[in-house]
Amino acid sequence: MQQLLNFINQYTRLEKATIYALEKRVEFESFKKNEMILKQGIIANKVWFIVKGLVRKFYYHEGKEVTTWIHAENEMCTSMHSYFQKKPSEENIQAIEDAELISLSYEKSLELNIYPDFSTFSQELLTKQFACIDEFSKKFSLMNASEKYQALSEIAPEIIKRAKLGYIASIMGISQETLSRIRAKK
Amino acid sequence: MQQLLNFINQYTRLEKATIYALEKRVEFESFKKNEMILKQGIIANKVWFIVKGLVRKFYYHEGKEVTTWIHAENEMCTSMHSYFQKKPSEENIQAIEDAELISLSYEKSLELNIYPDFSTFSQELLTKQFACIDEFSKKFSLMNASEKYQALSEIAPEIIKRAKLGYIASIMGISQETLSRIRAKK
DNA sequence: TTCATTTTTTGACTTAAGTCAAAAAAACTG
DNA sequence: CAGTTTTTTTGACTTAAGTCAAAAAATGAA
Repeated sequence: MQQLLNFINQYTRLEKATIYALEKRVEFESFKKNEMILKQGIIANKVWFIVKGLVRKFYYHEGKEVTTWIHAENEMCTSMHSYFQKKPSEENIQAIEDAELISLSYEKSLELNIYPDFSTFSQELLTKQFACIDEFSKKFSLMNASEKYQALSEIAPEIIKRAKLGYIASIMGISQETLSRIRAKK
Repeated sequence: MQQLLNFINQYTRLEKATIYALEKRVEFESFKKNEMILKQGIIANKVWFIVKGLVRKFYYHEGKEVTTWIHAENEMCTSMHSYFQKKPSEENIQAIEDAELISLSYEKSLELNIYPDFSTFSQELLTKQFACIDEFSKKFSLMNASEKYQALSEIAPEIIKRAKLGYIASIMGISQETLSRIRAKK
């Protein structure tokens, strides 16, 4: 729980009362390696915070898995479009290491919005995530394969260290053979 | 003004009082072809709604212009990261046809947030835009050049019809020679 | 309506990255 | 561990798209 509070503190310092209200509403969940956290077609009604483990987001395109991102400790994760628009998720979320998560449901998050500090946090988190994804995908699309690898190593070293080659290559939008060759050099 | 209200109505039906409050706060702006609406380095303190004209967003990468998107009538446009995070914009916004815009400043938009219907609209617009950009850039990155052209023709026919080749190619992330060849076939 | 500038097209050649296939290495499992 | 399965590496070949350069077409201005 302290980990989650530290995370929120990066955005907004929460009042004692807000922290108490939050603690009453979150849930603790565990998943084994390869277990699914969210399956496509299901509406994501929670946001997960990762206490421990690695969590992969992916979808299917022409029968093949496309990994969009991998989250590690102290990051939040959900299927954004599903969570906010209440539509069935197109993304799957899967634990790729044994994982411990803290979840907060959409309904409980609405309840918490009566606390202005929590509401500020939510808004800031959303716009920040937005800005990151937007910026990242724009930069990424102008890079060649080795530049992407370099950039990803800097932005998300945990992914590079802990996720398997195929997943990393998929995030980068290149074949795993190409990634293997990039690693072989230098 | 009616155009803007119609646009908002797609998200939330506004109360009379809210409409009145909004009308008091917006401004009307005109730009000639090639005039800059927002220059990089400046903090975007407004959101623009396009009544008439074409508006291009671009930034510089290694000395060259990279066009990220082109907006046509009845669309909203700003530099998101600059507007929400109050940071100098990395993007430029330029009229590429004579343009008539309606703008709403950040401050006035905050004032309007006391109207719950307006606040709902803002939130929905933000999450919708987010979802669109995210979805679009993911799909796009898996397509080859002709598929991208096909997709863009469907998503944004106005861009294809009215913007020049180089801008379109830049949005697609391909060279303009390649786009010219795609158009030559079929 | 002519001249200059900008934009688009076309051709020849190059290259980064993909594909397919097989070998090698690593990770599980009973 | 010994054997099986999964993951990664390596090699040979292909291909989509880039680059450079020049010609053609379109646009704009005096």
